Formats: sequence, C-alpha cells, structure tokens
Amino acid sequence: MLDSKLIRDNIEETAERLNVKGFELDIDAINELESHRKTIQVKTESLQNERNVSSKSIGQAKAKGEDIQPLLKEVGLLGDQLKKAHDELEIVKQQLHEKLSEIPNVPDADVPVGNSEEENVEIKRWGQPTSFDFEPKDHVDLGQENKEMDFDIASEITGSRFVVLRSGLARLHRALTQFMLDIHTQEHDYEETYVPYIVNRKSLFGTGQLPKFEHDQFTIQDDRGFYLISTAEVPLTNLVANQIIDAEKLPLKFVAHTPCFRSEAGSYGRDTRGMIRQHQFEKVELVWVTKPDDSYDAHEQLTQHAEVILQKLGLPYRVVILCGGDLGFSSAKTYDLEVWLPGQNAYREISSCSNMQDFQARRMHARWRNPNTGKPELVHTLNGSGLAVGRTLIAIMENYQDVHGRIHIPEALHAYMPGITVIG
RNA sequence: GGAGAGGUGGCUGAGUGGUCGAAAGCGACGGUCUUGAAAACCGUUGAGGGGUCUCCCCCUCCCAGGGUUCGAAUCCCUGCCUCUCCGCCA
Repeated sequence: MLDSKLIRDNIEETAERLNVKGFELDIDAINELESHRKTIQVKTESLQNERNVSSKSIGQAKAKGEDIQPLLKEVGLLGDQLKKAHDELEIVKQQLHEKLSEIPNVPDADVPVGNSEEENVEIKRWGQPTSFDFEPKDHVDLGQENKEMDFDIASEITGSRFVVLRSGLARLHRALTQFMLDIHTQEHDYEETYVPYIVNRKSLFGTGQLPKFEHDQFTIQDDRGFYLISTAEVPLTNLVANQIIDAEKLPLKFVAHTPCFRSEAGSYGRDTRGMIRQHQFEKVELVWVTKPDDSYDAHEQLTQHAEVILQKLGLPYRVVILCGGDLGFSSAKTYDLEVWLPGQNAYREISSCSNMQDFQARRMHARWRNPNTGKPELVHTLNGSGLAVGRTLIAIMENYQDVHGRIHIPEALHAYMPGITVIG
C-alpha cells in the first residue's frame, strides 16, 4: 500500500512513476473520493465532538443533582445525524481503501523501463553455459529414462502439474533443502523458522497477494477463509505484522523451507512440460526486515546469499534486474537469478529477490521505533528465494548429466547424500 | 469432541455506565546526586487518524464485529484467540 499522503499531495508524480509498471492510476476517481472523505470526516468528527461535550455535561449535571431532562432533549437530535454521517464516512473510507489496496508499489528510480520480461536487463553472469560433447537431454527425458520422475502417476493421483519423485531424485530433492538451509543458517546468519502453510486473508493482504491475485491462490474449502501459501514470504513477512520492533533488533533475517501452492490460473499453456511450473513445489525462502535506510544494501546482500547456493552447486547463472512491466505488485525493485538449463538452452528463473520497501509494512502495520524521533515508523521488508528447490533439482539434472543419462551429484551435496555420487 | 476460566498500554495488573486513554508496579527515557557507575529521589513515557497541522484543536482505539444508552473498558449478543481439566490423536 502506498502512503495516502503521497496519493494526496503528489498524485501526478506518483501516477507517472506507476506508469513505468504499466499501471494506470485513476486520478480523478481518487481525488473525488478523497475530497468526499475529507468533507464527511470533518463533519462526522465535529458531530462526535458535540455529542461528547453534551454527554459530559449531562454527567456533571446529574452528579450535582440537577434536572437533566432539557439537556437530554437537546442531545437527542444529534444521534440520527451522527449515525448518518458516520455510516457515510465508513462507506467512503471503505471505497478509498479498496482503491488504494489495488495500487501496486512504485518502482525504484533505477528500474529499467519495459513491458515484459524481454526487456529485463542482464547485470551479471556467473560461469559459462555448460557444454556437452553429446546432445543434452532435458530433465523430463532424463527422469523418465531412470524412472525416478513420474508425471503420469502424479496426474492419476491428483491431476496435471504435479510430480512424483523416487529414489535418487527424491533423495536429491531432500538433500538440496537441507543444504540450502544449512548454508543460510550457518554461513549467512539467518534464523531458521518453521511456519504455517495455511494462512488467513489478513496475512495475504499484508504481503500483497490479496485482493488482486486471489486467482493465483489455492483456497481451503472451509468457512474460515483459509488459503494455502503460494510462498513462504507470506507467513515469514507477517511475522512482524502489527509490531513495533526495537531498533537494535534490526535487521531480522528469517529462512524457512516450505511447500508452495500456486493455482497458476493465468499461465495455462506455459511450461506445461516438466517440473518448471507446478501447482506444488518446495522453496527455501529468505526474508529480511530492515530499517528504511538499510534496505538497499540488504537487497544486495540477500541476492548475494541466493547466488552463493548456485555457485556452490556449480550451476551457471545470470542476474537480471526486472523492468517495470515485469515487476511484481508489491516490489519496488527485483533481481531475478536465472539458472542455465541445457535442456531448454536458456536461462530460467530460479530465484527472485525483491525490495518491497515500506509497501508491505504499511499493509501489515510493521513498524520499528526510530531512536532519533522516538516514534514508530514503517520498516522495510525484502524477500528472495534461496532457492526454488524443484528448479534447482532440474538444473542439477540437466547440467550434471552424462552421455548415459546419469546424473552426477555436485560435490557440495556429497555430505548430504552419503554413498551416492551418481543417480540413474 | 465435552467442561470451565480469560482476553486492558512495551510487560505485570486494577478498573461502582458519567473528565478513564485508563490506577499501581516494572521497564524505557530525561534530570538531580556521583570522578564514573549503582542506589535513591524528581519528572517524562501508548497507538492510529483528521483539521485552517512546526503552536494548537479534534476524532478513534481497553481482542474483533454488532446492540442497549444522552454517555460503554464497564451491560447484552455473535465471532476469534489463549489457558486449564477430560476424551481422542501424530
């Protein structure tokens, strides 16, 4: 959520910056609601004041044993007026809140202009695309060859976009999560966290998945209005919802391994083959909560932490900065890490690291006490995948295959899979 | 699933329907004292929002949402959450 003062005092400039994201701000509608809000709020509050003063004087008169009947008569008329004004105010505030809830975060100044992922800008490359002296297969062929990756049985059990892993691949999948968690907790100083995989609407609103992206979420058939998490960002970031954090406790750094559930309603027909885009996948997620001045630096560090995993696994990748049009709803600035997939002969997203600045903090009332002002102020929140486990598994399969279709386990994982150096 | 208790400020914890945004204590901050610190003493100390907004004024908030009333932290209803005991269970 944007600062409503920004919307009030700087709406033209805000609208321009939102254009970079391809968002059309409805200036007239907002201005109209806002001026209505102001009028009716002032009216309501002055009526409330009037009532408070009168009621107080009734109390005093009664205490002195005076006749309160005339006073009662005087105040009687106020009730209806107040109720009417109050109801009207509630409606306007609600309308304004709904409007504001659907405005995305404003992109940072150094976010490149562009409409789609085609226009993201590469800023770094690590390693060279793996070369083979044979025609490399993609992970689907590799998995089917050694019978450890089964999409057909998964679709019998559930439906499309699910997978069953067995034996070596299932083991590798587990080893990857352990490996990632260990690196982030032991080398990068994150607090390991276990969180709910089911959340309520409030939490999803806090991180910005709701109200706009309801169709991406899996709902639970239940009258409590629960959802399966689409990312651990939701429970992890909401850890600081409605809090005022001591300055010396910042930054907070959380890591959690969770499954993620996405209905991917908007992407039918995209990445239908293989494990790239599933309804259920595992992710190790990194979340930072920082002072506003620290978030820029934190973003670089967070991204670096995700990169370390790829480096230790020896997976070639590049870093791109997302252009305005590809930037997520809540994000002011995002770096994507894209791993090299020989099977697709392309770099594909494996991690997305974003600085949300105060956008989520405002939605979830996450604050810190600024020692300089003594006042509670909004924190900045950041998150990134470190990494998407399923896609890392694919990347290892495709980059570490040999001519026989076997997969060689990267050395960094040997401690996590004792006795297994080759799968297939 | 059954029975009971309870949700008040950073924390503990009072609060006969009428200056209660809320006693008291703790904590924190400032000051006095001290070479310094501690102790002691004095003082300050909730959040959100609005207005003709550096002064100032006003509104809202005692889990949430309704209701009764001129007036609700206090009374009534509903929901949520927490705790205790029993049952069941990984």
